[in-house]
Amino acid sequence: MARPRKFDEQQVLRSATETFWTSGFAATSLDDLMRTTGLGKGSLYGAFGDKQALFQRVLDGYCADAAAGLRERLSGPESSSAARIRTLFDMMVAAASGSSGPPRACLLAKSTAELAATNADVAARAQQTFATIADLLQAEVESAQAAGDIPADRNARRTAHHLLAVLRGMEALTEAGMDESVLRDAADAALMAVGLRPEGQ
Amino acid sequence: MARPRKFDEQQVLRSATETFWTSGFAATSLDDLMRTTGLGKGSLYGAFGDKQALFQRVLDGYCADAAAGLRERLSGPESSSAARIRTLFDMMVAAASGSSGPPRACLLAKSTAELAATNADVAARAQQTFATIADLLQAEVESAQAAGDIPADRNARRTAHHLLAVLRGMEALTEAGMDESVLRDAADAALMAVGLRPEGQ
DNA sequence: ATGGTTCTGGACCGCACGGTCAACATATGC
DNA sequence: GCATATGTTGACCGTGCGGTCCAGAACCAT
Repeated sequence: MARPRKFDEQQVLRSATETFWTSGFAATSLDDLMRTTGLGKGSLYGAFGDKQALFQRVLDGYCADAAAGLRERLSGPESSSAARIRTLFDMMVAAASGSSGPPRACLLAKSTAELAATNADVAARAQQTFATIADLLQAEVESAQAAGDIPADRNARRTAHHLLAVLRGMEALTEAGMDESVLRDAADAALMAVGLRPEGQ
Repeated sequence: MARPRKFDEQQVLRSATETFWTSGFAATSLDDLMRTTGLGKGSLYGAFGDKQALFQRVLDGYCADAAAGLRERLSGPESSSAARIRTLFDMMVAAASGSSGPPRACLLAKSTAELAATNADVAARAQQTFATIADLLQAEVESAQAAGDIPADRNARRTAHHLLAVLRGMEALTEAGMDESVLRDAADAALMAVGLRPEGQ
């Protein structure tokens, strides 16, 4: 009944994510988005609305993916909860010195810093995502406690919030390009402090 | 021998700090800066150079002040090291729900998120500031260990990096407007995990 | 008072911004 | 194959951007 779209919406969103992720919201121009997505202004506006709306779509998608990825990683069937928690922190450390040049921090962290104070939608998405992460961590802590890898007398919720803070802090330190050893220390100390039994299960 | 300046440089820098702090670098226009500082473009450029240079001045000043404030607070003569560490975390929690509306996060955190990946000067300043904070924390941890408030077998440096990560993480959660209880949990769990003896000394 | 020197204010510049729109292309339903 | 409906393209718009510049103001030394 009408002309169909020539582009794949998911593909375009992925490109836009990349662009916003690299430059931030304010520093990304419509021309940048046109260049990276390959779409004209008209198509961009017709499909997603203005820059702000497109960004929100991008951020929502990123948060959904991030939460899903974490859920998959943490709630996965393989290995023990303790090992999965440890692996999560290891990955965070590895991200600090991954590949080359200045490491690119989490889009959510950058967006929250840039926009949460002035944009209620961004703030709400950030809160919801952090809350989800906290829930996942709490479940994993409880699982580790059941397995005897974390002392049973610890408050699981409080511990989860502690781990969440350390993770977000590591992210912030990564943004600044801090030495990997600092991240390593923070991760090791956090896991030890939580009472996680050292090494192989 | 020549016309003196009509404005107080420190006062202008304070105004500019306020403006960049509220809006971020990219979202602050020269007109904004002219409005908040009261200076004309000519004066602004004559005294500080372009927007980028002014921002660097502002950030450097902010970091110096922050480090000095922390040094004063942490190395102060009053009370015990343990109490001073605890107070530091309490203040971080209090900042989350201070006054009204969305809390304004640390300028360094916002700047790092926005610019560190693309601006080496900002990244360097962030690294240096975080390293300074880590040093201060380490000294305080050692002092607390000497006083018997933190177990002597803990690695002071690793513990300091852990506390640094928690502090920066709390900052990130504050940016998002997370509930104070989350911050409270993170702070309590961190201090407990560090082995800091509970409450009054 | 005068000359030398710096500071100030704002007019001005070229540019790129976010956003709109109308002419045209391309699909479907009949 | 024509009517209809949507997608696409890029020219176009007004605005505000960061930055320059210069005419005049203000001060000091003499």
